[in-house]
Amino acid sequence: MSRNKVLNEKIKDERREQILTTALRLFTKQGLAGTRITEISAKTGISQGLIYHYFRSKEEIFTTLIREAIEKINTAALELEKQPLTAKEKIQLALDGLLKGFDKKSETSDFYFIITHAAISENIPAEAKEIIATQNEIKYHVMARIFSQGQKEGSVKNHNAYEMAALLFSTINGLALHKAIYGKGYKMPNKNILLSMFLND
Amino acid sequence: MSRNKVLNEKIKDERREQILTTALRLFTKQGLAGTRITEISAKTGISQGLIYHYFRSKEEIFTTLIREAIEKINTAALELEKQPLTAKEKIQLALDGLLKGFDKKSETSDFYFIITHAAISENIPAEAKEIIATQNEIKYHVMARIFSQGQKEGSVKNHNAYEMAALLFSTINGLALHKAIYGKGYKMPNKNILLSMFLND
DNA sequence: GTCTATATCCAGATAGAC
DNA sequence: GTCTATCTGGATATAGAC
Repeated sequence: MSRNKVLNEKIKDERREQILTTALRLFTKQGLAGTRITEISAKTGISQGLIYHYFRSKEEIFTTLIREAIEKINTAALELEKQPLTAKEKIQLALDGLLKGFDKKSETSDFYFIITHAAISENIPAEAKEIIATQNEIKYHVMARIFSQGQKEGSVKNHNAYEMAALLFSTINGLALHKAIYGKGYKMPNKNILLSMFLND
Repeated sequence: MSRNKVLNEKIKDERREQILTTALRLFTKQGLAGTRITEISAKTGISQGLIYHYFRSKEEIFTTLIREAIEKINTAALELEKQPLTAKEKIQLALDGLLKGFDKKSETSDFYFIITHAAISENIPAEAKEIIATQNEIKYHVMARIFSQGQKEGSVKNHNAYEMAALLFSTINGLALHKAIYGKGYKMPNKNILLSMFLND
């Protein structure tokens, strides 16, 4: 590849990323239907026409983000699972990571939101629906396995493991929403309070 | 008022209610921007033109619902507070009521959702924003007072009362979302698991 | 009070020049 | 690769007949 081609590729990738990052923030705040392609154009400084050079439609941007978000979260969960740690340690790490991630309003929270948004909404592209239907529960299964491990080790309470996983992610999700709404003023709770739902003392 | 007038008033009220109920369900599933006035018309069987006889705009329907929802929830919280019960009993009642309410997918859950939706969204009518900003935190204050009472009584853990209230509603909200997404298959957890975050044992 | 028909507007997507 | 100008469709809201 010539010098110029390499450079062009780089610009292309950057533009693409710019569009995705901006769209992510807008989608989480306004939803798919509530976000105008004009806004993405304005906030990125990329002309409306050019956006269609990178993505076929608004829906495609959305679907791309859903795919990325789910993949990112699942990968993190699977990474955690295979650490050589006790279940108790893994659970603490998970909660800590999630709470911290939300507290500093990183992209992590937006990734969580857009998934939640897509999961409740009826008006999202079929492809995004499909991804959610098949991939979103992976993290629940991973977490359930960790809880099972913990029950064998004696550190985790004896409720149904999958239900505990669902409870964990639901709680985190609820807190993340709260944080998003009430913003900087609100500090995520200490992980120990949440841990009392899951661990024997 | 003549006989016919009374009857007309009744029909008018019913139509109004019909529009609101239908709109509520649609808004929670699709958001404000994602819901078409045509859909409300189709699902109620009320012609599009007639809807504008009852409400000035889609936004007005939305704002009306927000007002109703917040009022309903705040009233319930204040009612609970003034019962002659121990704090522990009040907390149990609150959790039980909320979990049960969500489990049978009553309007209660939709009321919660539309508030959450409005609270995160940037694209909602100014009036709705205003209501949320001033009225939505009332339930947090009420619940915080109940937690304080419980701390005096010795039943509640010694964390910041307001933060516990926020945690309680966030958790409930997260679970309600989860329920809405995974539907009938999912049963809300037993209240005792959640109680372990708040009560001394 | 209720419907049908219509005006108006605006957003998504495309075409074509540079 | 990038922009501006434009087409097209669909949604909100209104007008006017019954």
